[in-house]
Amino acid sequence: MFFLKELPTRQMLEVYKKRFPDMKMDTVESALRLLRQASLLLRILDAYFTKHDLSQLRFLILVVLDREIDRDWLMASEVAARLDVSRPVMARTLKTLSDDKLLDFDEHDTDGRAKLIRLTSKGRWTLHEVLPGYYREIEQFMVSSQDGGTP
Amino acid sequence: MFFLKELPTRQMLEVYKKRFPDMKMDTVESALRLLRQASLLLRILDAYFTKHDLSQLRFLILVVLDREIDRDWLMASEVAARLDVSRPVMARTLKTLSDDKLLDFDEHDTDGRAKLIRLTSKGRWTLHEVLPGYYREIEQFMVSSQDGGTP
DNA sequence: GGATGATAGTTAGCATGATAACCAAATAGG
DNA sequence: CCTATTTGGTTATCATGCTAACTATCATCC
Repeated sequence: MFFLKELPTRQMLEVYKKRFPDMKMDTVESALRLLRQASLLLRILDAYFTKHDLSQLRFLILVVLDREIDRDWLMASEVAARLDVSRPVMARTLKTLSDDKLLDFDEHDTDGRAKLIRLTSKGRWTLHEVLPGYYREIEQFMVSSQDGGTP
Repeated sequence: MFFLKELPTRQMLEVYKKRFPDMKMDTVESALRLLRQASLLLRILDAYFTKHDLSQLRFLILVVLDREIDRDWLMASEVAARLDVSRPVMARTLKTLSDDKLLDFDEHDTDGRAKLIRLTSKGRWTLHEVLPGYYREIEQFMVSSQDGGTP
């Protein structure tokens, strides 16, 4: 997350520009705007997920499992490969999702190490219940920040 | 942070579009691109900060203290007000920064509750040492992701 | 001037991210 | 075949975010 409430803005960047003349003000400014925008949206989405007993990662795991077209399962390592998260975090989160009955573990036929992950019907149902509101939050945010947000 | 490595993309969004016709595909797609971009940049910056024994928040606290023009101190609550972070996290982080001698606490003359926060010279030095590389990382990222990143 | 409420900061406990180090199973190469 | 490496997953430990609930001080206002 990124936290600066009032972006550094011209004035401050000018000061640093004097000290570090190489800095490209416009580029830096738009990068900071990008980070600020994203962190605002992330807060909104996190709040939305929390209401539904989910989190970014929990939600994305469901999405990744649901969007698989040719199979109804993935190996844990495949889930991890599709999401940019460390393996221990993945393991822990899969465990809590399984505790909550949103997904099931199964054994691999031929690979004794692997675990197959499958959405339960509760998992699929939860995802489909959450998705419309997710899109709505995103759209509202994008509209409301059309002009830059703060007047 | 946002983690989807391969963005959902048209194909997947189309599927959801069928199920949730209200969804505005272009808006959602650009929001997801925003989140993805920001999380990539955040990773880069976090890695950079870690190298210098800093973090997003530790860095931003230094920035906020340094950019104050008319004073060389802020109350802890003022620092918190400029950064979008909860007070307990602020307190803890200020403590570790003080342990690392990057800033000092002082008492307020008239308000017995308040703490004055001041950059030490080590703090100011650290910040100025880190800033050029910080801008460089940002600029490199912005250039390299000009076209969307993945080929 | 004493109750009442607001503000500054801390403590306790939880969630969720990371690394390092580990075990067990599979694979590769001689 | 048998060692050596890679791969799948877990455990332990830490960092850093949060909320709820607390203390202490200040401000208000009757």
